[in-house]
Order: sequence, then C-alpha cells, then structure tokens
Amino acid sequence: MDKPVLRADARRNRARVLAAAEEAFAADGLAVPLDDIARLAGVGAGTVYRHFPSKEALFQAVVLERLEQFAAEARELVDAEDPGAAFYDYFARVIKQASLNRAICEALGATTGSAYKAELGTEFRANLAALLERAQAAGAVRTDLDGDDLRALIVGALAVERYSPGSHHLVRVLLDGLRAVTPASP
Amino acid sequence: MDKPVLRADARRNRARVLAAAEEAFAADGLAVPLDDIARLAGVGAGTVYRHFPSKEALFQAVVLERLEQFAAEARELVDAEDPGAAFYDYFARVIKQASLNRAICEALGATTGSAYKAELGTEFRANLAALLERAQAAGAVRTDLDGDDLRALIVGALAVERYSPGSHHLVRVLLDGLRAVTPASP
DNA sequence: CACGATACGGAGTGATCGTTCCGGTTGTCA
DNA sequence: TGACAACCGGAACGATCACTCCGTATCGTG
Repeated sequence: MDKPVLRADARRNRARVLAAAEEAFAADGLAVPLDDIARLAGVGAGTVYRHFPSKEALFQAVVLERLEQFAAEARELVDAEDPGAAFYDYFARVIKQASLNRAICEALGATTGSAYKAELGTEFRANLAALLERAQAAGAVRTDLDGDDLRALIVGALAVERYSPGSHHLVRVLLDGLRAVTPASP
Repeated sequence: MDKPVLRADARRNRARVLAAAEEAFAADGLAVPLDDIARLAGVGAGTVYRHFPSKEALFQAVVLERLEQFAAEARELVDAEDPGAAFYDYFARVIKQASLNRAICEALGATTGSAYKAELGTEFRANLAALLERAQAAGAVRTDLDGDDLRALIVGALAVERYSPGSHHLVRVLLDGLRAVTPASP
C-alpha cells in the first residue's frame, strides 16, 4: 500500500527507535518521556515523529510485536499431546515473561482505549482461547471460564507479581483455583 | 502536641477539602488534579495547602481513613465462631469495597513509596493477618501463605475486578485456590 | 558529481499541574 | 467594637512533556 521505500538512513533510524522504545517501555512503561527514547536511540525527537504519529502509536507498535511472539508460542502448543500441560505451561510462561515487561503489563491491563481491549493482539487472544478450550475439553481446567475471563486472571496475576516479585507460590494459588472443578463457596 | 485549635472557618474548610478529596480520589485516583479537588470543595488551592503539605499527604490522609474502617470491620470478626467463614466474608467484602474506590486500589497496589508498603494501615494489616491465621488454624485456608502473600493476592483480585468489573466467578477462582490444601502443580 | 527529494536534529510551543505567594478578608478576644 | 492574627482565594511560577517547525545535512539518481 503506502510503502514508498524508505531511505537507508531512515530505515536504520526507525529500527533504532523501535529498539530503544522496546527497552525503555519495558523498563518504565508508557510513563517514560519520549525525549528519553529519542536520546537512547541517538536520534532527535522529530525523527521519532517522522516514523510514528504519536508516542501512543510507538507504544502500540512495540507491544504488538511482543504479543505476536506470545501468539507464536501459543501456536506451537495447540497441537500438544497433553492439552492440560500445554495450557498450564503457556499460562505460567506468559505471566513470567510479561511480568518482566512493564509495557506488556500496562497494555494487557489497560481498560481505557479500545485499541487494547478490542483489537490489539487479536491472534494472541485467539490462540489463548484455543489452548484454554482444549484444556477444558480434556478436563484439566474448570469450565466456567472463557477467554475474556482468562485474560482478566492474567492481569490479576501480573498485579500480584508486580506487588511481590518472584513469589512462585502465589501463582500456584491461582493455578489451583483454575483446576478446581466444583466450586464450593461458602 | 501541635494542635493550636483551628479557627471555625478553617475547621470547616478542612472538612470540606477532605470530603471533596475522598470523592475525587475514589473516582479517579491520585491522577485527579488538585485544583479540581479545591473547586469541588468550594475552596482555593492555597487553602488546601494550608491544611495538607502536599497532594500526596492529602491522598494518604484519605486512604488512611478508609483503611481504618477496614481495620474496624476486621476487628469485629476476629472472634467469630466460624473462622473460615469470617475470613472469606471479610476477604470478599474488602475486594468489593476496594474495587469501588480507585484511591484504595492505587494505595494498596503501590510498590514505590515506602509509606504504603511499610507503614500505611498498620492495623489493617495486622487484623487481616489475624483473620488469616485463625482461618488457617481451623483448616479453612491453605497454610503456605502469610499476611504479605494475602495482600498481594488482594491486589491481584482488585486488578481482575478493574479489568472485568462485576465478574463474581473470577473471584471465586481465587477463593477456590485459597481453599486448596495440597497443591498439585504439573 | 550535482541536484532535488527526503530525512534529521533540537529548539520552540502550548498545555497541564503541583506548589508558592500575597493582598484582601474574616474570626476571635479583650 | 476595634485590632490583630489567622486564614482565604486565585493569580503566578516553574517544571515536565507531547508534539511541531524549519534550517541543515544526507541519500539516491541521472
């Protein structure tokens, strides 16, 4: 469509900006000043805006790239022999990786800005739901949850992880809750 | 100590500021501009600063007030006949109330600023731990958790609730996880 | 190599917001 | 009621930050 072939230096700078943004957003989330990203990329602020229409757009580009990696990992697991193990492996892996990346945490947890909840990472969402449904069909996960519920629980697990980092046993509480088949609330 | 007896109008304005701050912070969290609080209180910005040294201090005052209410509710339950029911009742109530109040969510979830994690709401923390230990002794809650873990889980539950409001069954997943006695992770 | 199109850097702009300052007002007490 | 201290409102200040503008530098091509 609109790909007028970038000049060599422009292509190089675009890559530098993306790399710098990935690092900066991962460390500090959307709060990092755009000028910091530009400096980290060895580039002026104007150059960032030549390649991305807004800070928000740059953020989304970075997040989307990462979510597509998640989606790819899920794709490799949908045909696993043990759907339950595949699901729990993936669940734990996503939480561990995402908890190391503030950009992902903020993007997944965002409630405002329909871009995240409704469009961003469509494939990630679809693959996650597929893993969930296979695990449910195999009896490994309670059946009163859907893909939306699961994403909400991931957001919760990320909050737990941020609050008390490295507490493996807290995630296990959640996993045990997912396994429970017959809820018995008082 | 330092209570030189406020003038009548000063006392009235202080109360108005607190009430306005409670409402504004509950709705929008710490992000609400201080000028908005002042206007809502029918007061100038300078007046707010006469009573509270900073916006942050005002926020803490509001949060602390609310946490003391939580602590009082817990105090009434420590001698309940059924420690398990008391614990789960309280847990669910705290999550429901806190999820309606962004100020509380942000204060409980704050990881920076030692004031929250280390000092704010000491009594709330102590009473929560007491309820937990009684429930654990009664065999109603798994024993591989302490008070810190429980607060982390509350933070997680609040994140879930904010992401997908009113999903009662998601909190139930967590409750089922708390009940599990023998973790059986793959 | 020369020239036009493309891209760059970074100072500048406008908006937001926490905090301070001060001229005017109001409560209190003798 | 008069006078002083306490208090008030809100304009002004300074810092931060996303975003724009434009003179300059660089790339690609004939």
